[in-house]
Amino acid sequence: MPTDTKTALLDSAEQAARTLGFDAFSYADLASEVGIRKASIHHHFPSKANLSVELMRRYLEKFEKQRADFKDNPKSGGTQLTTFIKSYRDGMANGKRLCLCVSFTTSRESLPPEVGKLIHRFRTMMIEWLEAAFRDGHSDGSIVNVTNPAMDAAATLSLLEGAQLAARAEENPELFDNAVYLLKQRING
Amino acid sequence: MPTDTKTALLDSAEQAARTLGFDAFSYADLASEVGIRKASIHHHFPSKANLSVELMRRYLEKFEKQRADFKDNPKSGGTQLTTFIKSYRDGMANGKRLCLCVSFTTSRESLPPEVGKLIHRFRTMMIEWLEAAFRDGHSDGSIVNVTNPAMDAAATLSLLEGAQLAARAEENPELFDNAVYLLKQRING
DNA sequence: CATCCTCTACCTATTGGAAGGCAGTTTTCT
DNA sequence: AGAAAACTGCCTTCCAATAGGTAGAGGATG
Repeated sequence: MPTDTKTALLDSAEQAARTLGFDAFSYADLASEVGIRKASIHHHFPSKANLSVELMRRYLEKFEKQRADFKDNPKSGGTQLTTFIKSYRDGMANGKRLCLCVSFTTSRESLPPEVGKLIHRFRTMMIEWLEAAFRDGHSDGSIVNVTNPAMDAAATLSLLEGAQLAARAEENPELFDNAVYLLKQRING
Repeated sequence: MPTDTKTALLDSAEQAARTLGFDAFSYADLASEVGIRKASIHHHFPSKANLSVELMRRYLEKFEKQRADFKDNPKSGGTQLTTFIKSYRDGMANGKRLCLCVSFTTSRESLPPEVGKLIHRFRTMMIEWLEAAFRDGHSDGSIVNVTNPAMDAAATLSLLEGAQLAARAEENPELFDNAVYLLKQRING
């Protein structure tokens, strides 16, 4: 059995939103890529606003699951941070894509308020995750120079999102690596 | 004499691009805000692609001028960095706007290649500026913990752009301040 | 006069979306 | 079991609104 149509639509829409931006793809684009007629999309997603919500919800839940796995299977703070950085590095696909949260943040005004709430949940969770990593890294010695885990978490999330932007700006993934170089230096091992 | 129409159009378009995104405003929006007919805009900017180029060029030149002023009137590294941070903090207008460069980066695929080149010049200049600030700050003692000015510059540009995104994501300027808190701590005085 | 600026009028393509039909599958009722 | 009803997933057709853009006329001003 092939991928069901709804999932194929979500995949295609997520890809489009992260590479072109939410305002730059249309139902017609999705239709031609998935291989169904434009109007049929409305069966799965009554409106584009609705699609944006389901897109963000699925994205959030994917990361919430990863977060839960990490809680079940504890690692050192440094390992947590390394994994986190790698997740953003992989997510940008060599400078072609952005985190959906970043893309939706710039298109904020075109999206329904519910997306804003999901973005808030996403960011809150990521900050909490990072703060825990810095706290753990401080106590287990796997991250150096930690004086304020909460502020380190805020800075790191912004740094990673900005690093994706830098790489995308010139389609050069090395710029991501440059931006996170000093952060990685703080991790032992 | 009131503002000339072309400047009014650029101002309005820049505002729209930075708050809504390039794909989310139309010539009709600009026309109604500036008070002329939609078709009249084409006299000043034959196409929207053309408008995007002139927008980015003007933006770049504004910062190039500021950069030149700083070179003429040298300050300590810490003061340079403080001014730089404040420029991004002011530029986001309490979380409503983004740097034009950030906004255009997410809409990259909708823009002509010339904008990409201007973005490259913009980023190159900003990185060079920051690198000089960190180098100066290291030698005059106004910035602590400097080991690699080039990497500090790359990290700082990403951090500032990401901090604008964070603030915009939840329309809360405090999130910008959190993200840059530890960076500011490194500045003496 | 010529240049600049704005206008009206119009154009084509595309946008997201509504309405309703129609096979195939389930569920429900007798 | 077999008919009837309901649901799924996709279709075709249609639509009003809007997108960016063109052509050409007319009124200023130097």
